[in-house]
Amino acid sequence: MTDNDPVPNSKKTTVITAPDRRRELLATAAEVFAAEGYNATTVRRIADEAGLLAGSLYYHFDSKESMLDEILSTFLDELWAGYDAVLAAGLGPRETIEALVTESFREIDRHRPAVAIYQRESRHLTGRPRFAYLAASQRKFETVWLGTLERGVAEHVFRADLDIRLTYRFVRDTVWVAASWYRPGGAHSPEEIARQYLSMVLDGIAVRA
Amino acid sequence: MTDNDPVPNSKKTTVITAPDRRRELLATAAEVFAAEGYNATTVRRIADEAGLLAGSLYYHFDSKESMLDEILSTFLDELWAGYDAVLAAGLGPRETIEALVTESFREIDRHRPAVAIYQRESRHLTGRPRFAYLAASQRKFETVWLGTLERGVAEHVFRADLDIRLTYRFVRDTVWVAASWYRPGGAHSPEEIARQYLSMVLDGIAVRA
Amino acid sequence: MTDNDPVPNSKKTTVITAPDRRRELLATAAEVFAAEGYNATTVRRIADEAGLLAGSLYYHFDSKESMLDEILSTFLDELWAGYDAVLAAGLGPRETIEALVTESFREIDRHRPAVAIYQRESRHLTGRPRFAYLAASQRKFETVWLGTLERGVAEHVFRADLDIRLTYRFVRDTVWVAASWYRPGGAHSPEEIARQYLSMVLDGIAVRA
Amino acid sequence: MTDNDPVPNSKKTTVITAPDRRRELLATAAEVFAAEGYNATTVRRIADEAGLLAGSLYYHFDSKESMLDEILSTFLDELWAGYDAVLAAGLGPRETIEALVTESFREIDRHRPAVAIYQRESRHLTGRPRFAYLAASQRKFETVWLGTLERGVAEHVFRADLDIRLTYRFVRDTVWVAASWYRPGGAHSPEEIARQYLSMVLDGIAVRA
DNA sequence: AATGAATGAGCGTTCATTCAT
DNA sequence: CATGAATGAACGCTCATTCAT
Repeated sequence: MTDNDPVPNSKKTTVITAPDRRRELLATAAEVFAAEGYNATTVRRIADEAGLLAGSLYYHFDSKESMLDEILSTFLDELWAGYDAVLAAGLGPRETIEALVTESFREIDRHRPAVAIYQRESRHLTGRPRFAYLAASQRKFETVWLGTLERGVAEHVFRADLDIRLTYRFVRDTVWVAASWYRPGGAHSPEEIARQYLSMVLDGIAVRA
Repeated sequence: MTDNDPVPNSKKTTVITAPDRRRELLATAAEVFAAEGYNATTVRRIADEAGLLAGSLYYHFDSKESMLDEILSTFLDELWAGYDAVLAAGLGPRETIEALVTESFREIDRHRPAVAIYQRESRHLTGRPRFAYLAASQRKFETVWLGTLERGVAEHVFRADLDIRLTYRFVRDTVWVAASWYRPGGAHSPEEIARQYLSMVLDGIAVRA
Repeated sequence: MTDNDPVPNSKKTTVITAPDRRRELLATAAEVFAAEGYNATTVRRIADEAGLLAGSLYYHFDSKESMLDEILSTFLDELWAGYDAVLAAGLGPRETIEALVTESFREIDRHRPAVAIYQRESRHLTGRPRFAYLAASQRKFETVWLGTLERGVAEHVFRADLDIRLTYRFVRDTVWVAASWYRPGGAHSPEEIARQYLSMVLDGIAVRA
Repeated sequence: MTDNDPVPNSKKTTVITAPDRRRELLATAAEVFAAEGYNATTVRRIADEAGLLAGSLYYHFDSKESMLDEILSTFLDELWAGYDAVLAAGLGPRETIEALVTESFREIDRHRPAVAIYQRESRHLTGRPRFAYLAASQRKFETVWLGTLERGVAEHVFRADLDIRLTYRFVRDTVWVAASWYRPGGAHSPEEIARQYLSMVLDGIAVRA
């Protein structure tokens, strides 16, 4: 969960606004942020893409930053809903990793722009108070994944001869960086990509001797 | 690709000579570009960090973009020098992959900011004529890595049951994304990180049945 | 040549409408360009004079250069409309020269700043593609005036003992350089100035023997 | 005379400097000022043209403005030396005008860049105290030319039916604007241009009835 | 005399944001 | 809800000028 993010309908002036329009505008903004980068994206560009004037966006949103905020927190909310469901199932370490990876590729499929933005911008955003939930999410993420890996090593299903933090970074990075090349509706479904990915990570690409 | 001359310190005193000053400023710029992103970095920020005024940078460089250009092309020149040496050795597919990965981590060690910048900016830079070499490098990169993987599959040293392009992306990302967390002088040497990564990628993290 | 639309004041109130605002700003810019020179004029100076901030000019115009472009092309469009009407009348050489000179002084009356800018800047502008129409106008101008003078010599209404190109330059400069001192609403109307100039140029200032 | 201009060798630091180098640099500067305009000319451009670095010009001159000053005042000094010689000859009005015009074209021949600069820049320079001599020269110029024309009208050698101030501006402008197209070593000598010019101005271009 | 490197003010321009209509 | 016009801060960059060497 994103810890401190405002519930979507907490904005007082826009509560009456059709939430569909809002979602629509955010989707447009996310697409542009992902394609061009947050800083390089002008509010005018988003407005152009959405078919209104730059100033008009401010009827719907407080600021460019609040759009980014809403995009990222919405994504993280969903991500953690999925992760939490996996964790609640009480699976073994290997099965947990498999389920988390599959869930992650499903999130990339559903929120590709948000994931791409997260990858690109989260590092220099975590400092700002408004985005404190990014750091919180990152910490929880590490706890979950690293914990599962450690449990796997303890239960002898994962190798003990590897630096566990290195392994964690390895898995974390390779999963999420897929958002940079993944295109929904491509050759492979998220589940198929997860299957192949897990096969590589768990068993390696070398032919067994 | 670049024409900064590498004439060594020819003055007898410890006075900072011209090419050194250039390198020094580029190192500062690269550090800031990597930390903040190219677009978000102001030329004043680079100047502050380097201890001079913004306008003074233009005595040494034509533009902010030309600094980026020089950083990236210098890095790629060195990277390809290393890769070409590996390829010239005529190793088998597995040994070639091992040598390329090791060389890559060495480049990350030497050019961490440049690698981080490359990761973050190359996508939207490849369009511009000035950065055409980025696309060329990317193509050559794919040829080399994908070719080696295919050779490995043909020679039965790499698994044949995986989507080879997916494997390529996986390996490629695995290596370069490490630049986002790697810090020179940390717990592991580049060679040690390469060894662990190769062990994961080649043999998997799961305990063998 | 330009696409500023000349829709008249369509609002019922005295509120300044958009095309008027544009014209107003261009008039201000032209006045300052004429007084200080294009290069020496800062966009802030124009904005000050017009009562807004420098950046706000960019809501109305793409660039400082596009203001210059619009000023010059608007002027030349009108000038050629006038000239073409004269030429279509099929007058004799002397009457054509008289009508062209009179028309020219009327243009100076209506577009004094534009004429002054044209005089001062056209030479180093003609190189740029955007201002190619300046060179085209200049060529057409020479064709018309030189042709009329030559016709006059052929028809024995102008002297044959003078270098015709020298005469052309002399007459051309005579007319346009007046923009540097002419002030609308001064002692003489454009038509009166044209009459006196024509008297001088055609008959000379010396008392006839 | 330029009233208040400093005698060339009054600069304390440069009195020992070879005056040839100084003249050479000023000639280069004048050429560039004339071609590009004073404001549009960078000190670096002058230095490039002269084969040294921008900063080195400051060994020879106090400032860019002082180069302009020296160029203009040198030109005006020579111009007035010539004019004063003409005036001292005590000729009749027509012969005085003829001699002044001839002298003017000779000055254009010798000081074309300076004349062109004068034409283009003097208007917005006359305000500054340093260039007060420009206004003084202009006043003296008007006194001499307008006076001679008036004397000619009084003595019935020039027409009385023309506005005398208009005539003055007419002659003044058409003479000096020649600097904008005159090229030394061209088809006509200054004296030949003066002869043709005088023939036009005095007798007109129309064939006498 | 000239260089190399810097200063500091200012330039044209961009852009997130505001607000009366 | 949206527009049109503006604000104001900041940006990349230029350039006359300075000065130790």
